[in-house]
Amino acid sequence: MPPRKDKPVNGKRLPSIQDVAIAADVSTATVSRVLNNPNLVSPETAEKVRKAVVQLGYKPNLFAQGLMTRKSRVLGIALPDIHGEFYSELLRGADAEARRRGYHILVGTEARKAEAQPLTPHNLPPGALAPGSPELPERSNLAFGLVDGLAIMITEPNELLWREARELALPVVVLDVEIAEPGVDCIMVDNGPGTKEATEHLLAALPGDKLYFVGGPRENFDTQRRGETFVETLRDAGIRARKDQLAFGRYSVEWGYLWAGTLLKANALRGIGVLAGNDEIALGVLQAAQDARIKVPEELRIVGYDDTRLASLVRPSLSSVRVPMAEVGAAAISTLIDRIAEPERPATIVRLPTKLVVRESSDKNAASGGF
Amino acid sequence: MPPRKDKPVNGKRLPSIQDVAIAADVSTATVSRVLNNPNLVSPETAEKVRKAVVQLGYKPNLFAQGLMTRKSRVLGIALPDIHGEFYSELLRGADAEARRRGYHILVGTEARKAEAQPLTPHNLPPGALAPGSPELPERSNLAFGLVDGLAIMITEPNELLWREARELALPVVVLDVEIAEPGVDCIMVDNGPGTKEATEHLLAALPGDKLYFVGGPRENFDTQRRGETFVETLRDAGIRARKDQLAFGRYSVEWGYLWAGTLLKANALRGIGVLAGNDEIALGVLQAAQDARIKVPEELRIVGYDDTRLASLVRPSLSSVRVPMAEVGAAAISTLIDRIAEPERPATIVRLPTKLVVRESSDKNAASGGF
DNA sequence: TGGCGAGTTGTAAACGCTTACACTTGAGGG
DNA sequence: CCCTCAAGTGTAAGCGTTTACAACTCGCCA
Repeated sequence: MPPRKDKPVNGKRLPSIQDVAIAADVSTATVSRVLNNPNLVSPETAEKVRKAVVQLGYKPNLFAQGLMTRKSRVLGIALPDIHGEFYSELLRGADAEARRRGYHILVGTEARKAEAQPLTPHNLPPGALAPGSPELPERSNLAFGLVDGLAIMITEPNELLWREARELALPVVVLDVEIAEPGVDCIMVDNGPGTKEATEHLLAALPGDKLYFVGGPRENFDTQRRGETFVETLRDAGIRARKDQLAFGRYSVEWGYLWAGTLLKANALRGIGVLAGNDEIALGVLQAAQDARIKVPEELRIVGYDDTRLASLVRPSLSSVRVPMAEVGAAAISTLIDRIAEPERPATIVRLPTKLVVRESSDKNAASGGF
Repeated sequence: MPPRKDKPVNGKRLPSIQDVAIAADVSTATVSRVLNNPNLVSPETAEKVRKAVVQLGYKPNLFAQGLMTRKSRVLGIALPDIHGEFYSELLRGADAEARRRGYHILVGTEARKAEAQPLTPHNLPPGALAPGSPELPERSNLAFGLVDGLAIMITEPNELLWREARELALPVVVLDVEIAEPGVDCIMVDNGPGTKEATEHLLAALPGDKLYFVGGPRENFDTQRRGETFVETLRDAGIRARKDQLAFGRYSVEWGYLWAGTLLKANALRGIGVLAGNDEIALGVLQAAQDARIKVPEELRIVGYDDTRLASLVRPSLSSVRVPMAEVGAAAISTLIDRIAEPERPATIVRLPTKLVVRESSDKNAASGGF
């Protein structure tokens, strides 16, 4: 005999489906049907109900709805804890798509492994809780149980996250890494087209043996693919790339500068073309060239990668291969929603193409990039 | 007589509080108490229950919980539909703080007013629904009813969002704009300190009448404050700023370039100091100077604003006033959570200070900005 | 000895929805 | 004229929690 808790959110109670039913003089079932399955209801009744709904400003209680349907129309996104444009572009795309399809997005930057993150029974192996231990079930750090699906955008697979998601049989899509698991879709960036295009673009002005690929870390998957395609494209043009035409380092301005420095010492920075692993590396090369009074693009052609804002703002503006991060986000959400609707379908792999954007650093006649 | 829907999420039913109660041989009430209010339960019983919880891997159902408590520990963030670093930095800070306090973040980029966004009764004036109209209550675009509070990060106040939030008596904090409303907290960036510091920094090397402020749009609140502080600081140094020492335009590279061009024509770009309204403007000025072979910082000192990534990557690296976006996000969330806990407390206004970061564009001896 | 309060636990009523099933009509077919 | 069937509607049982109240056990004091 709990008291009727007229516990208004704040003064006044929100209208419930009951209120609508009374106002429209029908049963709650009918109201629900009008809202979820109108074709089960006669047009006149539906109209009556709709009027009541609007008049009362009724909005279904999402908790109650979720309790019944076990759906929230909320999707989780596990993001790496990094800064930068990628992060936000990706999210932009994801959110736009989610909105378009009537979903919402819950973000969860990945907790630093070592850091705080109090242990809860959810991330402890069963039985690991010390007797008398004070910590007890709170919500897991990604609000599992609230989300209908999860997009994992973390590069290094997070065991914890992963296991928990599988346990809950939560629909999952992963980004930027191929996982060979039955029900798991992957969204990938296809470095091929852009890299090929960029290489050919450079080939149009320079002989193949004068082209260099300056990548990020050798272990990096994207850098690998880009390097490979670079080599392939040269081969297709009849040039066998020398070993020194490929370099690996880090994704930083310094590395680009450093690399250019070594060529400079050998007096070999002039008359070549550089495809960088990302825009920062390209910028490093550009700065080295400027310091050495080497003219870009006349004496040195540079193409970056990722097409960050940087590329169009720097001067000379940087040609760059555009990576469609927003599209990646959108595709992730789209795929995730599709899987929710159809859990058993075979895993798909989406590959989004990259594309060269030509600017001044590789083509004197290119627009300044519209700074 | 609905059938017992053993509707497992996917094969097997998740353990409910019932299951735990049975396993621990207590009532569901006791289990609930152990989880939410342990000091109401004897230590032995609590221990028994905890063991069962861990063993079964029980996790409270968030929908049921929300239905009862009317709390979700989810906060909404309404973001402007823009790209860029601010967006992501802000979100980073917000998410970190939310996580720290056991909350989650639901993002909602603002829908473009004109665009799609199907009309639902929630954003229609009552009665506006045409008879027979097909659209009916879906969830509002920010999952009102699911979130415990809302941080509005949109610059131009969105009537709709606002009204809806007020109607629901949803705790709200707004960013970057002061709202004089009883229960509404504001988080602001205090442009004062950084601007003053930057101006004084320039004053240390140049006479006050050689300093210029090149702002963004005249209407922009931040630009206004920055301009004012610039003038004040000059006055404090005994200089009355001439009208032409302040300029307003847009937040773009072009505008900076343009502005510098006019001074260049008057042969007046040498020997001055420029405080720009943001980094892009500063970059425009810098590029103009470089085109004119004017040495920075020797002949022209430039300070940007916002301290974006750009500032440290460009060469010479750009001195800039750092705006603590992550902190803004964190403060917003923190304040919001505080208000949820204490809805009646008076509105607070948080002001986060800005700070000058000196680099090469204004000081030859500054570090390169650690590119 | 009776009564009272504190500490612990159980009982069961909501919370606001969805939906299986039962029921009522009226049309159409044999 | 009875039976069947479809369409439209209502009834009420949950969904998995929280929590007011009742109930019981002690220990303690008058």
